Amino acid sequence: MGERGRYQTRQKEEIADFFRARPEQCVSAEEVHAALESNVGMTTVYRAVARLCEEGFLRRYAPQSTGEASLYQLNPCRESHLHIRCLDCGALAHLSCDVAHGFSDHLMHHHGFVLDEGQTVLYGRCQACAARRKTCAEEGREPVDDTAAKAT
Amino acid sequence: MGERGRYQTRQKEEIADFFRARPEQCVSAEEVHAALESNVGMTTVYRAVARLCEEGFLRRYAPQSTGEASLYQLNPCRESHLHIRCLDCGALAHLSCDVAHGFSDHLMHHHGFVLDEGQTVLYGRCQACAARRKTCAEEGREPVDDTAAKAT
DNA sequence: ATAATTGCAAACACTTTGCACCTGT
DNA sequence: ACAGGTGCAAAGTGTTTGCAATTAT
Repeated sequence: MGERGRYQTRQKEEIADFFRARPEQCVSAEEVHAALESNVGMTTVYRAVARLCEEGFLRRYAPQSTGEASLYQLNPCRESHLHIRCLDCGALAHLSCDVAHGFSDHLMHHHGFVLDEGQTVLYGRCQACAARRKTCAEEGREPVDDTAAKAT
Repeated sequence: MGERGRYQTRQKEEIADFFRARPEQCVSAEEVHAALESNVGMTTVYRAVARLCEEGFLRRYAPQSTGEASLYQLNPCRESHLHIRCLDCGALAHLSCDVAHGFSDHLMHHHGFVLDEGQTVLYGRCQACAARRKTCAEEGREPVDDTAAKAT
């Protein structure tokens, strides 16, 4: 990450490498901290991921409920397009289709909002999980919430 | 709110009324607390809104960034709709238009994803902030970040 | 040399919980 | 009477900040 006015340090490199080694995976600051055997302070982890997000190297997923931690993931791709994530299994799909772009245009022209695709993640259920939920509902039981929701 | 096994109290009524008086508006627990002149404890507010959400009377928006509070809104009708939030000023706009619904349908039919509008918040810049950013960029200065983030 | 970075401890903002006391039924 | 509700104070999250010491350039 050779930015001007920025020093390259062991900590930063280790954190960046950690994410590079796990593309697609979402991890919390705490997990990053725990994974780095060489002791890197939590503060540094937080500052590092914050910067890496600004630089577009990482992507951040805000916590869904209170008490949860934000999750960080290697930014899947440089070019900006929307992503949709499955709330059950964590699957991430890329939406670089005309309709998505058209939707973005619509937001700008009819709602006066310039959509920031890099900061936006749509949430929903993928086909498989949606089907599973439906089945569960029909059988009158609660859908299993395997909060294993990591990434793909 | 006549639920079995539940007592009707002044506090609960006042809180429910507060939201009924402001359909469409998103407010934090703190704002509810502050608005009720008769002193209702924060704890009670939190417990009340949590229950009202469970009952489907309110809708809750998880905080987008850390340190921010969850926002609660009267659940207008059962149908949900997308929201887009300004990353600069925090303005929140409701998108219950045909195009948004069409986009949701598209996601389902062409991408196999069932969009959960209640869990999704789009991020971008409102007209004013986008314009301000543009101006700032032209003048070569950094856009002022007035984190005044409230809601609509 | 000097500007950036680190990391501890303390501060923070929001939310939840323990618990003794009140209140609706 | 008693289940349910209230609210204070204290605890608990995850995250940020002050600041002196350290490190990269």
